[in-house]
Amino acid sequence: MTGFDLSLGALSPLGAHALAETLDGGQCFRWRRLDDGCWRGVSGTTAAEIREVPPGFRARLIAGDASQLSHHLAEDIDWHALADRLPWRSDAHLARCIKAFPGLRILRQPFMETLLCFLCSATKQIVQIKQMAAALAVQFGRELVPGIHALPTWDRLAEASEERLRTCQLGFRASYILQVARFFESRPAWLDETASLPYPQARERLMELPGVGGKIADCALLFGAEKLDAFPVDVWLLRAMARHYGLDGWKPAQIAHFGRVHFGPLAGLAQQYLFAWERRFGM
DNA sequence: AGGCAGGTGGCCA
DNA sequence: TGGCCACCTGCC
Repeated sequence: MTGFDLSLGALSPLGAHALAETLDGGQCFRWRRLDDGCWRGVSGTTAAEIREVPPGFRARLIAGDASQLSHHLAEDIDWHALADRLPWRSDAHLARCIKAFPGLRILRQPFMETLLCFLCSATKQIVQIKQMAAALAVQFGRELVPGIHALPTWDRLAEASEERLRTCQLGFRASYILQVARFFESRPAWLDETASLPYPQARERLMELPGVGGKIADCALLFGAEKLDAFPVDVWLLRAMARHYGLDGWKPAQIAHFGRVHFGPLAGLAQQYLFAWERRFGM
């Protein structure tokens, strides 16, 4: 075991709120806070812990290598500069969200994992989605070090029975996951091809999969394929847009369109800020 | 204790 | 197209 020898936030300093929202705000489901206040997480075959060491944060590897961890945490991107490109100068609410979560970022996650987790997400709360992901990892994923498992590959899931999948508390989502896994068996390059398309085409294509509608497609693309122009709209965003933008009664598809137009090519980052605000202060 | 949750698909007019 | 409803299950 190494010590906490990796310094985080060199390029883009993180606030504690922003880190918590990034790791536990619903863009990923594989980080959790330990009793001692550290964060522990897994992405792909990399596992690590993050600890606050004022004035910043430090990480230690549990499995995998430092460059993978740094890639996952998107340490190479200047998130303050990206946030500065959002239209906050003419949008007082957005300005206040950015101020509240300095350094908030979009993690880079393996596309296949993002899709799997968001297939689990339909009408579930974050806690429960995390439980499903953890169960899938323990039952079907590779053990990286004792007690810490990666999420399973789609190949592995394709061999599973629906009955066994349902033991991961998936409910009706199990059959979607199995159908998708079996589809990927016959089309191994399909997911990579999809990730390489521009956002609008990638979205259309993802929505061909059973269990994937506009919201899940947008989440998978924003969080798993670096499509920062994707603008996922869930109940939190509906609430945020009704409350702060006067868009009461608008339907999700209309809000999504408004968001992409109003916030522009980094709409997904704006969405993350609005989401974080709504969760923290919106009740 | 039971309603409800970060949706989607299928069925109706 | 647009509106409803079933689908599983466990958390608040």
